[in-house]
Amino acid sequence: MDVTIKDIAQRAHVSVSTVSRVLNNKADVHEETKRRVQEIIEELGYSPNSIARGLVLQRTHTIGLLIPDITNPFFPEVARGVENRAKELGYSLIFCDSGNDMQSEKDAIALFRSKQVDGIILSLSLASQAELFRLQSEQFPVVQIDRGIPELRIPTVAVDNVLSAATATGYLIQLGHRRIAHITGDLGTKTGRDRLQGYRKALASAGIEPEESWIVEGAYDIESGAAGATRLLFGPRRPTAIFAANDLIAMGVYQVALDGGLRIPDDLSVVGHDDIQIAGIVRPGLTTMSQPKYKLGQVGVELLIKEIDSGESTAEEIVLLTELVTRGSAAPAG
Amino acid sequence: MDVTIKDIAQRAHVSVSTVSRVLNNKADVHEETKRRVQEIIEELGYSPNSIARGLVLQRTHTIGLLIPDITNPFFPEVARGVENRAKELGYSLIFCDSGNDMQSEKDAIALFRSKQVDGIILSLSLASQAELFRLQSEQFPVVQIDRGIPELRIPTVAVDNVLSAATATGYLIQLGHRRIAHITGDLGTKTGRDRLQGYRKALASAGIEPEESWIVEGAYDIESGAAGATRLLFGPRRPTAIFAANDLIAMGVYQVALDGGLRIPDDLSVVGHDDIQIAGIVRPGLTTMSQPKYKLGQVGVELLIKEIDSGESTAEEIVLLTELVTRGSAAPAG
DNA sequence: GTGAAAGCGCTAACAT
DNA sequence: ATGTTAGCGCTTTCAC
Repeated sequence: MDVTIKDIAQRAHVSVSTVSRVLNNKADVHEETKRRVQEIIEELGYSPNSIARGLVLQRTHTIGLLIPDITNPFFPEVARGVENRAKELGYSLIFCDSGNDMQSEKDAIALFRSKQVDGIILSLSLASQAELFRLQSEQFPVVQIDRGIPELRIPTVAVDNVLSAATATGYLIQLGHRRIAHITGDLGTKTGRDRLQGYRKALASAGIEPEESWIVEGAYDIESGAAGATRLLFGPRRPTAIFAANDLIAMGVYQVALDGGLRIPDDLSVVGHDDIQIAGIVRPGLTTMSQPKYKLGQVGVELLIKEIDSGESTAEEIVLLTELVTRGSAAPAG
Repeated sequence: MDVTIKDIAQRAHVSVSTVSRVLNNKADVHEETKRRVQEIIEELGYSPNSIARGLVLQRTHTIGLLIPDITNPFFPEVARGVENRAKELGYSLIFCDSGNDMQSEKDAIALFRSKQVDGIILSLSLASQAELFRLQSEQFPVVQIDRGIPELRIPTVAVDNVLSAATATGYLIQLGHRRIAHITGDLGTKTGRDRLQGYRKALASAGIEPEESWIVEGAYDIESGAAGATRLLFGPRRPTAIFAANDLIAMGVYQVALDGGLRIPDDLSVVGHDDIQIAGIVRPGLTTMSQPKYKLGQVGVELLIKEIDSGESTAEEIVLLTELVTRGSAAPAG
């Protein structure tokens, strides 16, 4: 077995409490004793059992992180923000990827509960509202990140997706486009709905009546972007511009458009959302709304730990800003 | 506080041991009692405290996952393979991203130790050999993934990077290229060194003597790819082809080459490694060596859990295959 | 078929 | 300044 605090105590001819005091830097322990204990700790390569500590302290210094899809390049950056800041603040992470599956979301929360995490950072589909409600009524520290469920007043860190989508769409309008399509994200998420709403809003305030065929439901991935583009681009009266709910969808549009012999931006303008790494690599560069991904994670952790430490939910909602990054994928309407 | 096994016992008028039996589906508990206990568990929304369970069982059903850089799209896919398979087998994950930093690698291992994980899956730089050695001598279940440190005989799941790089380079040779450069990965990693070796090997067996200026040290990211390309492409007698140690580096090459007015593949052939999502999106599509990323993670978990269950290190080394995926970025030498 | 009690490794009163 | 002890929530002998 591992070496325990007891072994250290024996070898150092002191009691376990003294060892514990040394371990936790408590006052009132003789310098000489302290030195001796530390030596033995070093010598035996002792590592405190945080499971045992967690049991007595009722505090594990672990937080649960639940993310919808780690293979969407948006999330690794968020995750990194979470991980780095958490580490700085003395917390570690139990990680779950729900794969956008509702049952997995439920399972993950159950897991976090059983693992006695001190708090949870999550990004849920709207369908999991009940789970969130339960956590709230238990006063379980939770922070929503990126995707909020607004019905409950639970601390949330996200951008204003309505505004952001309206800005993106407005940019296309400003370029003179009238026939602007939208491939949505997963409409089972708040972000998906908000971006759709922002799109509609921008059109409305420009006096443009969107044809229903311009709106195609997608799912935040390349495949759905390609499928959407296929429907949009090869019918009669095709749109001159597409606002894609995220950059992955925009990449699907690129594939289909370019393979179909359409030139971007000459024949088709495209604007995405998120500003993932690929956006700057493809040609033409993708014009998109940049999200502060790393910061989203960072701030999420800070908010959560504040909540954990204070023992009360702040119901704070932190709104970060997006920014239009213009590259080459959108041009004035011909 | 949370509801405990004791609360259940009281309400059900049985002892805690009976509740424990029900919880763990042990035999010898009356059907009627079992039903009653389960009802109360349901009613009170009881969730077993796996911290406490872990303490007595000396088994946490948690594994530590240490990854070098989650923002490199290669790793999220691996991580997903790990996560999914682990979940299937009843394990959860403590996640750390070392950011390729040696101190972080060390810290992460210390964390895993303290959190009493049942085993560790990791991808280390060669410099952390000592840490790995210590784990080995403690008989701590460990599996290396992607990047092995070969000196110790520790179970490893990875591709044959020498062979893979030789195949990539050989493909360029076969296309008639002679002046083939290589932008390496981080040479502090086994994969980086192996791919360099494979590159050299392929050249050697074709009787090509590489000029030292053809080999530029990079670091698995876009920036180093761009920096490498800048050095390679604008001197005299520039290479006609570049083998990039991974796709991110290749993307850096794309940027610099295209911005510099070079056409791919007409003026410059490029081959990458890993086959991340971007490879199929950029134009021209990137020809690259495809790695079984998801499977790498999956198999890694299986190997680890086998080790945990059997209590002995198999020193097994599992070699998965890569595959050349030809897209449009490499063409016959002019 | 069920209960009492010990103990996993640790911290925190409470003594001394 | 240091030791003794109870107890965190659970599993598991060992009795009955």
